[in-house]
Amino acid sequence: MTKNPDQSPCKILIKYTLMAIAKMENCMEYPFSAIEAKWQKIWQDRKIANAPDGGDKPKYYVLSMFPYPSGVLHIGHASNYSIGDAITRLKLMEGYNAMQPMGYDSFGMPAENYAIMHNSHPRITTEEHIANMRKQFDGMGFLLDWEREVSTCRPDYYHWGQYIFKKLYEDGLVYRKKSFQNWCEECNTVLANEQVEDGRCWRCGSEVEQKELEQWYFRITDFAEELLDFSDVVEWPERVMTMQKHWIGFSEGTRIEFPLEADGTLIPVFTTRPDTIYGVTFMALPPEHPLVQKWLAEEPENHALHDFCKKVINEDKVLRGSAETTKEGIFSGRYCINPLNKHKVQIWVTNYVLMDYGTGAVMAVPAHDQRDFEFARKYDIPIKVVIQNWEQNLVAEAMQEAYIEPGIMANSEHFDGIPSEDAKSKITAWIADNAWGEATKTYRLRDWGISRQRYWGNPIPIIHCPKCGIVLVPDEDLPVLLPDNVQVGKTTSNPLLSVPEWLNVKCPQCGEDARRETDTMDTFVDSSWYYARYADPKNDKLPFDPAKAKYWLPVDQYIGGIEHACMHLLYARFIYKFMRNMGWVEGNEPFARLLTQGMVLKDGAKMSKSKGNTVDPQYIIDRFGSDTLRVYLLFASPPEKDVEWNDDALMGAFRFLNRIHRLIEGNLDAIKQGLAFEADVDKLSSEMKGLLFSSHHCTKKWLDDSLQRMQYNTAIAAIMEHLNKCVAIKNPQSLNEDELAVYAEACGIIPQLLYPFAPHLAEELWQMMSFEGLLHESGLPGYEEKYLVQDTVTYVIQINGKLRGKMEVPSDMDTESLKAEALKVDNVARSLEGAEIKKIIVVPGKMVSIAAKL
RNA sequence: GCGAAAGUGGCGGAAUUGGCAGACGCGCUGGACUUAGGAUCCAGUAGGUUCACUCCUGUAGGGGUUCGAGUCCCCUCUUUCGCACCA
Repeated sequence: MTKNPDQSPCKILIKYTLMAIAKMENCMEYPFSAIEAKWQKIWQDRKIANAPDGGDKPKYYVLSMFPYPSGVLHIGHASNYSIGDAITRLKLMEGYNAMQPMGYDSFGMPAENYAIMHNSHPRITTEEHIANMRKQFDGMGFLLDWEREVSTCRPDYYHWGQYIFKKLYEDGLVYRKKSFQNWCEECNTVLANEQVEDGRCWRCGSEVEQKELEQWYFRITDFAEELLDFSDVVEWPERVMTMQKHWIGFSEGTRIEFPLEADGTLIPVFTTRPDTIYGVTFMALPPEHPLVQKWLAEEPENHALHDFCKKVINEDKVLRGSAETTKEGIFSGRYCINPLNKHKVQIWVTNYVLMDYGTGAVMAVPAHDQRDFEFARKYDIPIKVVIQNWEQNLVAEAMQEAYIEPGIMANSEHFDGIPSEDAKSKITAWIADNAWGEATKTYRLRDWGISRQRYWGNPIPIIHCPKCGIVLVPDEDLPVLLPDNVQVGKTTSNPLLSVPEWLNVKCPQCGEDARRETDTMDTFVDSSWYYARYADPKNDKLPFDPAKAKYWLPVDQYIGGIEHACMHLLYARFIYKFMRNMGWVEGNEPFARLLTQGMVLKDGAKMSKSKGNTVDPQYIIDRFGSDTLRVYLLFASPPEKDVEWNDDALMGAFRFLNRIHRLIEGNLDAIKQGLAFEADVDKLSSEMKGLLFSSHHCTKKWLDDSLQRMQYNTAIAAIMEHLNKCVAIKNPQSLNEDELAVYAEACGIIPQLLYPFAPHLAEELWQMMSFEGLLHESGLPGYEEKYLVQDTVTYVIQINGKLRGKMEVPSDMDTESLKAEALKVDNVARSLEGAEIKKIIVVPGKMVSIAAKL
């Protein structure tokens, strides 16, 4: 074993002692710890984060998606909430009654699993985690209205989730259905379609199976059409709206019923291609189809059919949904009748038809649908061309692939010869006239399965009575409290079944023995209305007072990750529309503006414990201060982009704040003196005129970048530029009164500009310069147009688009003089020797462009 | 496969309406002060060419519109994201 001599304890001790002395001598770091603690206390004492429910000021509701209380703040939180805090402080300065609440998405499997692992109870571990996170939030100095805190696992919150469930139920928007479900064995619960990613569980990543279960559903599909309409959002990223539109997947077509040959039972199908209906050569059903299930029951001896259905349902879990999977099927031995031409149609059970889209049955037209074509070729099912291409040369036997383009109708009785595009509506009308079907709409969106077979969630307020059936728990018995003494851990059944004293109740209607529903709600139910609870978080009569909701809602600025585009954000919009129908809220959308912030990456990947690439924000706060962390995160890139973590760039942010502190503390006398004077602009040197211009120019850019564009990186860059100009004035103590006034103004605006991004230091400097009050009530910094007009302007001169010279001219010079002056510039004149000038274009304030034949 | 977004120095990024490409920061190079340095200050930093002035090239690649294109149009490539048998 070798020893590095530089690592000997003695050397290290000497090294660090020397460094410590050096630090004390040079005072190189501003005292961020003391400053941050000081201002956090003042903000709390003055309650500036606590927004009243009303008043003269217009309201502004800033909301960042609430976190799962993991117990520690990670960089992602710091980044996300720094954006929200910057917006909140900007809006306060702007004069709004700005409100920024915070809470915890505290139900759910991670909490349950964590408790199991630590041999504790989720209620205990969750509350511990919340206390710890609260401390860390305060350590960041965020202006959070803690009087509005909510935590979804507390009875005073989930009470109202149960209440909302009941109202949904009474409104016919809740139902129970037995069906095949996405089942995660690892999590021991079902998953909504949105929660399955590439056939895997969105949380734990294990393979999702299909399991037949009876489940509770919310009828989100009733709102499908309305959810496609985004006309009432003020500003959402196009990307999110597109993702939701695709997810909802609107499709217009025709519903047609094919009677079974045997007994006339009608099989409804949905098609977007009614023009191909005369080309139907078989019917394709999935094994889950009720008719198929019925035939299976009727024919226990039909082993081929049984085996096939079993195989498709059980074995093809992941692959079945994928387009690459080979199409397979088995002839059912039955036929149905095409109602239009009365032809007999074979019925096949296949693996490529989805039970839960459309009607769960497909009229197969192999000539004009690629999937049907492949299937027909494989099983020698006839192919019949009913739409001819423009060359009229399609022959079924010679086709290599389906012809899916429009064309001319053929083999379609009295529709022959017309363009297929026109035939769509004509055939649909013909179908409707004969009562075989009708025009209809279908959505890809499925109803929202909200049942979870887990303990740590909101109990569904339902009692199952042998006599009365499904009975809602009466309002006065709400909330159905989640019992504490539950056997958690790997159970094969629902954990709540293990608590008999909770499970067994009397039926509220007939008083007989009955049992509680043991499923709990998907945690997305909890988060689909929390933004409204913040408006009235302590209400014990209602989810919230509609009057308060009307004051605060919609959320003016919502901030969160893109990963919630098709889950949380869709569910929240759905529940909001329901609450609107109930008269609890106004308007159609819960979130007026949405900002999807990027992730903080390290080594190109999302930070995670398992990858071991995390950065602990607490360490950064302790060592450099939360102001540094905020400035770093906001400066690194525009808020919606991912940021790659960079230690060196963090130091840059720290240096920036130190430079500011040094500038103001070191020149405090000059600044204070200067604040008493007013500058006579005409007497200023060009250097000081430049500084005056910088103050106003920077403020203008800052206002535009931070308020209009929400580009905090460039707003901070503007402050840096201005700081460089201030620092360049080397001897402020020797300035005259006019110059001192300009200098003091230049330094004096910095705290306000800094406030949204580094609020602690900003307050400290503001106070240091003896300005009154706190910065959130200082108003927005202003600028004056007259100082943005400079005496001279630099014009660029181009010849045929190439830069050939520059000239400094009075800013009021007229166009003709500009042209003349430009031609006199040395390099321009030289370049134009012997050339023929064709045109001179003047762009006012910027450039003279000469088009010439050289 | 379909759909969307993006591609700019060594790096993060800027250029808001077609008008000086590379602001600002990081890193790097040189210098000052130094026992030391995650300190401070000064100078430089797209590539090529030149002693220098100049000039040439340059925003994934190719074409186009324009006095002028990172920005607008067409084609190609790459990356990221979303959807993926949706009848």
